[in-house]
Amino acid sequence: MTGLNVLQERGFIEAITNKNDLKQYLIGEEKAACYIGFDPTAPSLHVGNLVCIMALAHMQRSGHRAIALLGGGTGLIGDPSGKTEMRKVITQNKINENKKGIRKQLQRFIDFSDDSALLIDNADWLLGIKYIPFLRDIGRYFSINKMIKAESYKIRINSEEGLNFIEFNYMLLQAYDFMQLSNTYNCMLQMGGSDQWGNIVAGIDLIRRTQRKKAFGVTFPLITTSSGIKMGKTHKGAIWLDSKSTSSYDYYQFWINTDDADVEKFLALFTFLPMKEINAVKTFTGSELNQAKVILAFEATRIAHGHNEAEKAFKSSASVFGSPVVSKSFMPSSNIPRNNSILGLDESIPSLILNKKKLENGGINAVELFAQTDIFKSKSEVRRILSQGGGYINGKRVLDFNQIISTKNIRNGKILLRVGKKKYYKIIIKKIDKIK
RNA sequence: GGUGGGGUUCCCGAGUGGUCAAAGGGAUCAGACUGUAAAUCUGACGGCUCAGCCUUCGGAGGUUCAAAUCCUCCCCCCACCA
Repeated sequence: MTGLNVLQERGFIEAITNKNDLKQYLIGEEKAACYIGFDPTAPSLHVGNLVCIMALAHMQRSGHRAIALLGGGTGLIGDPSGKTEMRKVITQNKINENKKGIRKQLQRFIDFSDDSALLIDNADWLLGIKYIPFLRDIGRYFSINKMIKAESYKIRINSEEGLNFIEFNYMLLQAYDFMQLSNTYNCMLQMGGSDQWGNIVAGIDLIRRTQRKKAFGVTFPLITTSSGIKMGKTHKGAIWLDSKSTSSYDYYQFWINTDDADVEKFLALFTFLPMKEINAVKTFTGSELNQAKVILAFEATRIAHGHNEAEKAFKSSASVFGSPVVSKSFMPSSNIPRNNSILGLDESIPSLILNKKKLENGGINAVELFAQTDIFKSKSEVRRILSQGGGYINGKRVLDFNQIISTKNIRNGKILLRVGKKKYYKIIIKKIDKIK
């Protein structure tokens, strides 16, 4: 079974350039390779990148060589494909920093320890390019007429903002990358999100013209939630893979809040569980789906943050929302904790340490206490939430935001705050004598 | 380079001297209902020492009792022409 079949079965594939020949390539070549590019535009990848990452991981697991291409060069330009606005130019320093973070994250999903997977940076060949030779050798193969018709540029060409020349070049650079990889590693398959179609095809054309070789492209659908929102983007911005930006607990929570209609699809895309088991979800309805969500959340967290973190998040969630019942026969491949009698403490709930002294001598009012956490941007926000009945201390709704919180409210050395239905925050009370 | 049109609170977008912390929509947040789901309904949505005060409408000045609204200069964007 080629990686292509796996991807197909799991719902990764939106379009393939030339299915039959691609299959031949994947079966026939000893070291058939595929690549996906990641531009280091942020210090961390996010859930929106996950389809690509998982696809690459599946390819490696299926015995193909998986190449993750870091866009140390292209990141300096900015891909306009499918974007409504021009991206801000990022400094070289920032790019270098971002690369470090992304490299670390990719290692969690893909095993780069032997050469079954490679992590390459296109800065290696792009930064040193000479303009005139590039125009003569590469630019000659690109037709402006064709480019301006490309779907990926269309939004911008028709928009008021227009398309800037630097961005217009992005396609050439990505095509050049593909050509490089096809030459150096015999990598003839590029994959990417559906917005990458134009860039991928440009690369295929370039390879055909310069090398007279056949290259292939596969695109993935843009994953939206059933409610039509782009996957992984929330109000607070993206759900990041870096636990510093999105804690493993929040990450777990993100997945457990998956829409009913998406659970099966997401299990296929974002876990490695066998499809046979995932298909069992079809028989579930209503609240039964919740146990599938628990597995999804656990597995997704495990892949991104490791088993320990996943278990912590699982237990923390169980301690505040009640422990889920996951039957032994359901998705046996998942090593989620199934004996729900032992519940851990709320270890991975966000917390802060507060000096006990603050609660002595009359205590502080509820607004002050809630404002200590980083859930809120301002005290006005705290007031607003509390006056709407959205704040809880140790499970009890705060009715008056001037309510005094003192040492009496400490339970087991801490105070548990809750905002709305789902956000928990732990205040650990310690006695600290020295205050600066 | 010329001419014309623009830059408003997270986003879109109304507002052309006081009644504007600024319509409307979206997003978001809280509440009700629920299954930590969706849909729906209700409310909130600049900040603070919160029935009061302070800071916002590209930037800097100015006119005025009073400016997002008028004037001057500057920056940026767009369209058409060259």
